[in-house]
Amino acid sequence: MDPARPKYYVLDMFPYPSGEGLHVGHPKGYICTDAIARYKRMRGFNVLHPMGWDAFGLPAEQYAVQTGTHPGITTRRNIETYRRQLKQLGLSYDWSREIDTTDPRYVKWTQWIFCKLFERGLAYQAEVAVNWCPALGTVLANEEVVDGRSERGAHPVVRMPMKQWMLRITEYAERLLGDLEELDWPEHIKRMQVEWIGRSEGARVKFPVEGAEKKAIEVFTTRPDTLFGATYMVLAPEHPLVGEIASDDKRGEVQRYVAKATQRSERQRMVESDDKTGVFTGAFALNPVNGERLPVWIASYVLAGYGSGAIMAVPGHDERDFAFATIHQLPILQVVSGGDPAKGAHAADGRAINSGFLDGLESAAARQRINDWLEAEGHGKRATSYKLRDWLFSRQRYWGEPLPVLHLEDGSQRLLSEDELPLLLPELDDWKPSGEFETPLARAPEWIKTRDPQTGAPAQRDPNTMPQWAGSCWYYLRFLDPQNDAAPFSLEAERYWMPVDLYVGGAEHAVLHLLYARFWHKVLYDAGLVHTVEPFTRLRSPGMILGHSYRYYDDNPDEDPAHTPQLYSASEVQVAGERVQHRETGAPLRARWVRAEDVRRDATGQPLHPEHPDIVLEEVIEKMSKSRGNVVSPDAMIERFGADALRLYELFMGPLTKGAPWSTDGMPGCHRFLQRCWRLFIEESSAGERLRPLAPGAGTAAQQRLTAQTIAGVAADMEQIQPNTAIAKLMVFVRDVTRDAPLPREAGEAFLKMLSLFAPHLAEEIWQRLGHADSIALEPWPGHDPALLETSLVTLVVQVNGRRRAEITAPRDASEATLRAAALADENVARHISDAGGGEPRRVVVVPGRLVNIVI
RNA sequence: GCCCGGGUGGCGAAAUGGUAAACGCGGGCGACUUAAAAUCGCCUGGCUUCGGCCAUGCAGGUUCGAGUCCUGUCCCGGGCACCA
Repeated sequence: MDPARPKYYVLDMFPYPSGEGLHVGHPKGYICTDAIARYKRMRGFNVLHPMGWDAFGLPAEQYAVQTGTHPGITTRRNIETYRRQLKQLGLSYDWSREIDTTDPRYVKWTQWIFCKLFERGLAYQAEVAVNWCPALGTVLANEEVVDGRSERGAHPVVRMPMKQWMLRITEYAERLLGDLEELDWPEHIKRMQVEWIGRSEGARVKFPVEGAEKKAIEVFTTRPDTLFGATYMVLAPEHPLVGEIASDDKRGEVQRYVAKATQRSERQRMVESDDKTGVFTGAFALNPVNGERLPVWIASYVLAGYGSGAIMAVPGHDERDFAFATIHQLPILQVVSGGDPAKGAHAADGRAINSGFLDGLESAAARQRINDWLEAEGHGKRATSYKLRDWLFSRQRYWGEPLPVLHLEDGSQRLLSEDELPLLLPELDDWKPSGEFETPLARAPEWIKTRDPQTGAPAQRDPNTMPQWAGSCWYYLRFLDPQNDAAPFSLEAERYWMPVDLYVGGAEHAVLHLLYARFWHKVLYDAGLVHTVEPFTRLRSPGMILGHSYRYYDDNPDEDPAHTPQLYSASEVQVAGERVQHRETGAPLRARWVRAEDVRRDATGQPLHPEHPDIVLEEVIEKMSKSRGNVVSPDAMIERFGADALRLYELFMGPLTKGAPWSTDGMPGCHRFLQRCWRLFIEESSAGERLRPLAPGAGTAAQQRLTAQTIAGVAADMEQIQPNTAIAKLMVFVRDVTRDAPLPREAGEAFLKMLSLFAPHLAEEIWQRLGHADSIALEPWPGHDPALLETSLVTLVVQVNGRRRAEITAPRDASEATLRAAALADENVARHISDAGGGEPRRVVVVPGRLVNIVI
């Protein structure tokens, strides 16, 4: 901390250290933030630039199940590899702040923050329908389920009721939504959060059940103006009233439907979602606006978890209700003008019709009017609803933070106090889930069964652990003060360093880490522990670097060792949905990959299988992964070209945010550039190396101007996070600076400082040889005289009718009349004027320093 | 289906509404060399009757002037997808 200097906090999303190590795609963001960090240091900022490890997680646990290696050992090993790889790249992290989420000194404070959430009523246990993933043996949060499958590994997920820990993120929905606006984040990530939170305004309306008037079905609707158009009601199969209201003759049918619907996996329900199945319960509800009897159905198209799990169906003005009404022959009423009931639902606004006292009102006005009426009559009230659900926070896993609670015999819970933290995992030698829904921790009874040390009463520990996201929810705060054992971080450090000025990391965390961390941050804000409402001011996502992989197929999808597989090229394969089969026989096939370095090429460059040259491989550009054999390792690049060349190339490839396939062919270009930089300062001959004598002072006018232009250009590019064009400017400098005179010292040293952002090793080496004792990294950014950026003579383009016809050179401050005369005097211009009909120009557009356009 | 991004040389890419293709890769020619490598220099969108013409996915529009702004359309990538 240094209160005298402005701070700059530039942070990378810390990685989960997987067993595969880094590939060339990973460091792109790290290299970019490193260049920014170096730039900001030179500009006088006190820069915080740390790195650490998101080290709890499933892969290490799965590896433990397979091999019997303790996940802690795997994790430590993987961290070693990652740290070694990152250090090779010359990233200027403050390694004294390195943190690891599995470190007991870190776990303590993760658990402590959980206690804060609990104390504020934001952590609770509830029996809810959860996403159970049998293959992973754990429940998952909504954010971790994609298309009915687990986000990690794509395993099927089923819905079932279970008692779980939940975090009340929904209480923060409004603030999580509203505070997004101020953030300098990519628009698409903000939008993903907006849509995930899914705010909608409307009303809650109560419909009494006929014959049981004390019971009412409450619905949420965004279109209370269409109340007169409701023709039936629908409850979700899981709705609590389903069992109570079904008439005797319908009960059996209803129970069968509910049983069928609730047993379906999420995925099945989604696949069947268009079917619009449902059954009539035999019960009726009464429409509060006109007393109409509305049949009550149950149908799986109504979701239990949203609103109240029940709807009023307005088939005239809602497409889903229209589809259902059509199939089940329910009446369709038109209550908003502008549609055609024969064609489908008219969902847009219009003018209310057939709606009693609302008739004639525009939809927006009708909504106000009916809401007033509902509130006055006590039938309902205005309400806001969110798609966002509470965050399911427990996992049936071993390798995570234990929940810091004791379950007492009376059913209550006691939080562990600060001096009882951290609560560490028990040692196990088998990490498999022990029973159908049991957690690995349940197999350590001596750990589970304990006594409350405060009262001596028997107590049980919680057998669940926290999800992997817990540690990453607050790590950016621990970096501020990582050695603190008295608090998660000091308030002074927080006040000085926060917020994060630039955060760089993958867009795949848009509704996971980035939402969860914002939520915790706001809770900490409410608890007075942090002073900003948002943690990450500016966010950028690096584009993914892809690999070239080479694919063929075989007919042994289940990997039967007894079967000798037949191989096929892509041209013989048919893909139908998720099935892959032989085009002629229909035999099931499975895709296989040849490692990129093993691929053979024929004379035309076509890729072939190394052992079966008759099999033509299909080249696919996709994410780098070990299983696809398309991983390019930074280690190999560094060995061949050096770390500086790799750094330079990763940034030079294109804009940070743009993804592109990796091509090693571009590496030599960057390597050559660095050699040119070296030879700019060092003369190599058979006699050895020697420093070229630098001309004293600032050099010729052209050299001064080039230097100033480069300094100004590189600085502007770095502010915009455009290192690719900054590097191009450095290349131009090296090409041109010794055109008319030897390299002057001022220009050379300014150049080295700029180069050191991207190629720190080389720049440092030359810097030392120039006789400097201190590191170039500590130097201030080179200055330049803005007057040098302006040249006295400028070249302008002359256009005739918008087409380029000539160039003229004129003094920078030449008058419009002078420029016009010079342009008209040009031979080629004159010819085109006469070709265009001649005579006096209708108009002459002069853009100072740019062009003269003569319009005929 | 809906909502976002993005389509520019052989390739990665540049370009405040003002000379399209900077910079790099690849390719060509030349210099140096006995030769090669390395290095250095020049050339490198297409067509051309050498005047130019055509070129930023496609078709229009606005403008003195459009890769850039507007409308429509096609393709690629991503997100969402019964949220009442």
